[in-house]
Amino acid sequence: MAEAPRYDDSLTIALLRARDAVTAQFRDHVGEAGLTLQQWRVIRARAGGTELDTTTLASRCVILAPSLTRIIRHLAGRNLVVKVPTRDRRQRVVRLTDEGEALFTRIWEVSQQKYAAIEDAFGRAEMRDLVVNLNRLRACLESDGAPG
Amino acid sequence: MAEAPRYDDSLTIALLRARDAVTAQFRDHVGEAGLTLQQWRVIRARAGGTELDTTTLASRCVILAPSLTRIIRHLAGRNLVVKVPTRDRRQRVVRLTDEGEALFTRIWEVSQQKYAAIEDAFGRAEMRDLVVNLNRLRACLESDGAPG
DNA sequence: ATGATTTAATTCACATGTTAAGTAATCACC
DNA sequence: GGTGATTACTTAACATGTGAATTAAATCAT
Repeated sequence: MAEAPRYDDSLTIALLRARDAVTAQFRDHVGEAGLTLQQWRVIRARAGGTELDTTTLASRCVILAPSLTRIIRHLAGRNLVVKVPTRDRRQRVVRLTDEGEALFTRIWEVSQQKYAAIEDAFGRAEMRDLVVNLNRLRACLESDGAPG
Repeated sequence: MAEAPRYDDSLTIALLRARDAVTAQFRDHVGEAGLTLQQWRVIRARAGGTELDTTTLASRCVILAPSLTRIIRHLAGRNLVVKVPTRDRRQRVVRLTDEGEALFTRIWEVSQQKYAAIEDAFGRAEMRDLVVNLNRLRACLESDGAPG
């Protein structure tokens, strides 16, 4: 009965395109520093001495555990992070090296500017509303699981 | 000067999480039919006899050309699509087989219900606004390229 | 304390994302 | 009408996404 939503109106497609547009603003800069965007999210989450276990880190970075395992192995091989022992020996806790902190700082400054530029272009209040609505959407779907 | 946005407030993270939450609503159902979500987007875009060249198809599905090449090869191997010759022999035009159309119909019915369930949970008007805002964000970023 | 269960992380296998390079067909222009 | 630039798609190489199976360690029940 209800006609198929046109592709441009689809929420899924809109989310994919918006994500592409936003990440495109950062990819070149981060890439010039030798990192992928996912690697950058990990570096960023760990900056400032915070120690996080892999599960928490994966959740914050929106990266699945198997990907995170590979990313950490890669970053450790480049001496940007080190693995630290933990009481619970199942967990792996990772910390930035000095080299990692330095790389973070270098990328972070420009990254902030680019983020601010997006706010300027789209509107600061509008952007805050958008983030709120995105989080509300997520909350709706994760709570009751859309009984289709 | 401006403090680092907390991770939960970050537009990038909010987009990633929202996308995950939305696609999670469809993944199981599509997966039971033997398709990935990307393969489903291709099938869906081609349903109803429309013939699209690869570049247009990639744009509509938000899939990069190299991925689309592999996806089409995969779907053709399962006899869900066929490649059709074109005047411009650089282009590849693809069409659904009868089997592909049948699979589309089967998935599409439930998929519509799940989409409607999301609208019910989040609000129809709110969802339309969200899509509008996402597209506006994209338009902002793609036009002037955020001079960071 | 011993064994069943649960949890954290990893590994495996395959699909896709991403960039750069390659190939073939068309186009623009002379 | 042939040559160089452009276009459409593919291939290659590596990184990540994704689900299932695996391993090791902590927890729980008894």
